[in-house]
Amino acid sequence: MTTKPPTSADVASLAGVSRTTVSFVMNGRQDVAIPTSTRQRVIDAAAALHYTPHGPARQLARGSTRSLGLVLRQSPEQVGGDALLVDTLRGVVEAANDAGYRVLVESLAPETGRYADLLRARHADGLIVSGPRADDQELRDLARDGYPVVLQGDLEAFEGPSVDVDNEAAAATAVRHLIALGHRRIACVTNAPVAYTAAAARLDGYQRALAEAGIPFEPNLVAEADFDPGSGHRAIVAILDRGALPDAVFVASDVVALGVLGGLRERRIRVPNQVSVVGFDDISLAAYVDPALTTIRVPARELGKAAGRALIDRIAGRPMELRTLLPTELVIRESARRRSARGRGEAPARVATSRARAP
Amino acid sequence: MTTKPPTSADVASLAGVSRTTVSFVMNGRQDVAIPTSTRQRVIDAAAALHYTPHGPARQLARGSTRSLGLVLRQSPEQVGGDALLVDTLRGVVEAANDAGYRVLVESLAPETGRYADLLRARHADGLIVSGPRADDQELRDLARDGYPVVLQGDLEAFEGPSVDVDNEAAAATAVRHLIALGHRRIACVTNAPVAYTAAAARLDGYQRALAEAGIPFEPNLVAEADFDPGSGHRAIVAILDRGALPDAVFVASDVVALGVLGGLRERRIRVPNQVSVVGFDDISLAAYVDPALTTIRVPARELGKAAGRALIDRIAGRPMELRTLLPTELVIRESARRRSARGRGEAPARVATSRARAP
DNA sequence: GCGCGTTACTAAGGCGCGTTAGTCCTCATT
DNA sequence: AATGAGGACTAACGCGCCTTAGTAACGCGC
Repeated sequence: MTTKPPTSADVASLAGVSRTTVSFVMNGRQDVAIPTSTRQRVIDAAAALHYTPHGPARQLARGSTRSLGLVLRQSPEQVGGDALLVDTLRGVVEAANDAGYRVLVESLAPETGRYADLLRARHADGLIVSGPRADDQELRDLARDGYPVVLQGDLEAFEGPSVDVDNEAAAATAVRHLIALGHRRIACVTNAPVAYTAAAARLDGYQRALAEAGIPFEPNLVAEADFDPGSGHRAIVAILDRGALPDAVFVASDVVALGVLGGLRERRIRVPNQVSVVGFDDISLAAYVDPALTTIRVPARELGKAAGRALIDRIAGRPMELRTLLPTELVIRESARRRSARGRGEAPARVATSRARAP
Repeated sequence: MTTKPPTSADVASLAGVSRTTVSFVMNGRQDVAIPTSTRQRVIDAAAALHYTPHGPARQLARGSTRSLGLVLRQSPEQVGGDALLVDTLRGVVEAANDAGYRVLVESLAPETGRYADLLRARHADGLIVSGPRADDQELRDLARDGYPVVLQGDLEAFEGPSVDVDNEAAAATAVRHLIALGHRRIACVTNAPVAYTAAAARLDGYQRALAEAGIPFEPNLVAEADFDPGSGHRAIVAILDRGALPDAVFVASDVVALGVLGGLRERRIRVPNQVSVVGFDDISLAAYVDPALTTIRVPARELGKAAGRALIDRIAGRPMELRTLLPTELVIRESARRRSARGRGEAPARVATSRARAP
């Protein structure tokens, strides 16, 4: 730092070769013959000088950056996204590193929206965009213009590869589980406004499962939440205040589900004795809350890895899946339970009694 | 993408000026006089061509990248770090964007350890390192070599600016709160192995608060956890199995505290009725678990922002604080309560009995 | 002795931009 | 009319690397 960093010319002169040779050695090119002795001289010289090639210079020269951009569209309030975001990020980094790429995270602030510049300024060779909104036109344009963009999530009319879980199917699985437990009046709290594609898909899954079971869809059993527990709290309270007591709730996000649990607790409604709850995401804390959340496991890290790999394939021009759907899994814990045969009226009383002994 | 992206030369010829002028306009240089008409011609030409300057080329030319590297040392298991990590990241991005920098996130995989290359290859102008281990020598070397490195956390013999909360003082505050509530047998579950400086500091704070109150330190009331709830579960179980029933537990991490709560629940120990619990971090879910966690709020986002700003000042050679300590705050919720007048005798007996039935 | 293929390199141009050191104009001042 | 004194530019070099097109030397067969 005190002195100027060495350049390949310094290495060249120390090793007694040309810069070209140094470049060949540094990049391990197989198509040029370099005797072991020369190669070693270069390597030694580089080591002696602590030479590290100048990144931007090579990016300029070779025309590619060997780095992936990861765009996180979530707003600060979207704790739900955040819960899995770190795992996804890790997956992307893993895939990137495996292929000699690095990862550039852009714009956690949502409104800047100028993530396209990452590509246009060629800071990154390609982009992974996570959690887009249905109204994201810029993204569609980028993909249509032929830029390498991989979507993590779903977006209508998006012409490019994408990686996701099958939100609708997973939601249907969750709701079918509740139905199999004997529940009929099943409420739904979304994870986010339905402008978000994932939220819409999960709501669709909920409706499909109901329809399959011949249960009529009741709009007043549905409420929209907005990523955080507080919104889940408000949503369940709203449902309850409509006078519609469900015997189960499907919450399309674990984080939101925590707010739902809190709301139910306030209303002295016991989970799972009176009302069963199924979440979505399987965040790491889901197993540790009380009651432990029955939920849908979303393989966040694998999603990130798949997205990273897809993007790298896309950049390299290799053939690739246009749409990758990773499997989810129903994780059964304690928050959903078989509906008692006695019907909805009794169980609550019983439970309240048994709890009453505590202090 | 289909055609080659335009260069400043294209803009220049379209606007009928030289590349130099284009450069002046694009960089908004105040020290050269450019009439509005010319400036506008250049801007229009750039817009017409969708011109975006080539990032690596400018980085090469100007010798700086205008980007900050953020190194996350946490291993995948360190969910605790993750809980605030996203906030920290957001803070760093905020500070960076304000100053026209971007953020490059590196190496979530901990063992690669070669994050120094970010600097040596000049992909970033400076580095923020979060959550270092006490044995991180590479980091000390980087700082000593004069590279701009800001620490988020604490590290002995680190010669450079750092940003942190006063872990020891915060922990002491938490424990004093418990003491003020009448508790004397206060256990401590660390957030991580004490090789991590933050863990050691929090443990010190715990001991200091005890000492101040004249409460003897009992080693068998202390157990180490390891970032995740599972380790908290094991830790509290270990403490209980030593036969040492505390009337309060200070857990140096909210995430770990969830495991502690789970362990207590299994042993039929009621929180806060029988045992009070205070956490640390104030993760977003702390308010929504049952019982809502009394905890120490760590201003993660502000930490990130402060670190980002410190680094940018450091890069610019501006004077700056060598060590910034941000204030924490005790957030009182429901998990800690005044010790019941009935004394310690009763509850423990109950508990011991219920436990005896286990095997 | 000539061509021919290898092996082991190197000279030099180019990637796209920033910047220094001018140049060529006015236009006001002496 | 000569003299600056800006104003409005531009030519050209340099950043550090990759890469294409070459060259020189050396066998090797004929």
